[in-house]
Amino acid sequence: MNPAPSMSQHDMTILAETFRLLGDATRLRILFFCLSEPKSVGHIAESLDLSQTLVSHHLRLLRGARLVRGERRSKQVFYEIADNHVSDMLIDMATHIAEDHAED
Amino acid sequence: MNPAPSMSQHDMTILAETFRLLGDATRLRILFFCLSEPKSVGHIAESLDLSQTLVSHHLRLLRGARLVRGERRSKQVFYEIADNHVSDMLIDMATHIAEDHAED
DNA sequence: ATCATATATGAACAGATATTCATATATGAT
DNA sequence: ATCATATATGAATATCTGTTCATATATGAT
Repeated sequence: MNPAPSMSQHDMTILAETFRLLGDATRLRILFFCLSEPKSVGHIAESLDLSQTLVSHHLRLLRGARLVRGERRSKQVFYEIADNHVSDMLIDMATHIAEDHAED
Repeated sequence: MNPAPSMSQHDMTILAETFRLLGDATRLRILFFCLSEPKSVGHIAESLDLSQTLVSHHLRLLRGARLVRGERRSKQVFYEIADNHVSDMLIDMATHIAEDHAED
């Protein structure tokens, strides 16, 4: 159905960096938690039982890679998935994992 | 188009582990190189300018996560992407990256 | 058997990274 | 101004990981 893609060295690096950031359980939890709607840092920390400091550190990395986007609303900052490509990626991968299990 | 997936803790761990393995440029190069057809270890090493030892180490990790599958043919071992889910994942992600760039 | 070729494995090490702790910055209320 | 709340940042550290080196295992040929 799909042709094999020919990737540039630059794209390969970008892709690896993206995967690397997704390859941490804590960051993945944060990302999936922010998938449906923007969540404040405090809400993320409390809901996922993580320290506020740790959440901020991870959000900084995710922000740097443009995987999430933060918006300040008075005292709080709400983070959401940066764009549809990222959310589609996450959903696609989750779907693949689920399907893999179904085959076992 | 897609609903947000509800993932179990176990699936989340599997997904993070998968992403973690994909999050290395050397392993990604190996995976994409094996995308079209099975390749021998030596061929991979030579084509990607990597030491045979390094390629074997990476292949072991990829094998352990069932991302690739190796088959011995006399003295050589040929590796290919384990199944369609994995190749689809790779192609999908590569497509997302390409599309992201197109938007800039 | 020995030899050459192909791949795998274990140890060691340098560099990266997730987490914690302490502290700084920002916003709004009093 | 001070105070409380919310978030961000820098340093320190313990753990992890990619790579190399040396070596082992496997297969086929002589």
